[in-house]
Amino acid sequence: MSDTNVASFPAGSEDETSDVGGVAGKRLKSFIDRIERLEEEKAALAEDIKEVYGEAKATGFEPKTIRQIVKLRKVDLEKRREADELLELYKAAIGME
Amino acid sequence: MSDTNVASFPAGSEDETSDVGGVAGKRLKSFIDRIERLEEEKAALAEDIKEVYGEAKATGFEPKTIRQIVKLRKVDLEKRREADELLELYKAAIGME
Amino acid sequence: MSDTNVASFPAGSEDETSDVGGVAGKRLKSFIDRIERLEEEKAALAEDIKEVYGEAKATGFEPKTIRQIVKLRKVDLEKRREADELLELYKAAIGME
Amino acid sequence: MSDTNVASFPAGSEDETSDVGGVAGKRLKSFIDRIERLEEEKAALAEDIKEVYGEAKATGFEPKTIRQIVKLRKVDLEKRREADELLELYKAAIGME
DNA sequence: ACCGTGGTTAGCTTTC
DNA sequence: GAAAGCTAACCACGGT
Repeated sequence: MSDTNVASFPAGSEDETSDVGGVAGKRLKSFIDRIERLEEEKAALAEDIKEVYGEAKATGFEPKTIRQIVKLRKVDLEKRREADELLELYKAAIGME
Repeated sequence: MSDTNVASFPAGSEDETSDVGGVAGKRLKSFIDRIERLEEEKAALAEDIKEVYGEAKATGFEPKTIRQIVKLRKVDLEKRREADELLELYKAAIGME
Repeated sequence: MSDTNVASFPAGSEDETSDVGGVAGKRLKSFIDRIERLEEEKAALAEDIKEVYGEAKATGFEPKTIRQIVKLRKVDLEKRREADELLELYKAAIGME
Repeated sequence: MSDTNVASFPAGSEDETSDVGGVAGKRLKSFIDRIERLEEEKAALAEDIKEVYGEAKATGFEPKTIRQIVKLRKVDLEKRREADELLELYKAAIGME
């Protein structure tokens, strides 16, 4: 492997953040690792979702319709949340809690 | 005058895109003019909206509350729209329409 | 307790605020109406702008490029305006005008 | 009922689809449930990621910078994967493996 | 006066 | 290849 290390700036071998950024470098690497791990999981879920749509389609359900339903239900949820927030605002306005 | 004219390409008088990009240049300029005109109007409206919030506040209404109401009503509208779209989808599915 | 339902979201029919929030409710409704009206117009303009970009693209101009130009010209405009303001300041300082 | 509750089935109790769509309705609901569940998890991960960026920022690292690094490493990863795939292709072409 | 937050916009990906 | 949905950067507002 030659040129694929573009972004691991230490330029040297792996795990070599210490000589460049010292402790800070290690913390940074830790953050990046955590983020990459989480994004991997997130991508896997996106993949799963796609598969479910695929299954549904194979069973005869239009993905488009399902998406619309999911979307509508989401808007529903959101509406409820917004209404709650408004209520809190009103309560605050009249001094309740 | 140093670098303030970075983007005013014609550099000289108006309508001087012809010698550089020819007809294409003129069309491009036309597009840009239209966009700039529209964005101006849009900015003016944003300003107006801000003023209304200001007035409301001066009258004793919390901008925050008003924003929340406006938002909630918007979600409401959206919900209705999504429901309509779903209905269309259903109708199409059963061959109506 | 007098105005807890101030906003009783018009979801239903018109003029629903009168019996609940009284005059205050009417004023609030008026503010909301004005805001919604303005936001509608603003959204319409945003739509128009999008369309212009679409046209431009269909004609062979990259939207991305046009956006950059528009942005450049905007900061340019601002620079010029600020320079003018500065000039006015100077003139005022030395008693001109 | 003037409102647009066409699709908010679950609003009430479970299993409400049976009398309408029969078995098909149940399968549809199952698909929707699975999708919503997965999307929830996905949203939770997005939240987690945001938090990590927040932590990083609190530690003095610019989120923007970290994002750039993460992006760079991602395309890097892709490059490596594609190179591997190409290698496999070559090996297959010459009869290895 | 600054920070944090929420809204807006642009660029990318995916879908049709 | 056009259109839409998703995501990330930007900006402006409100709060402290």
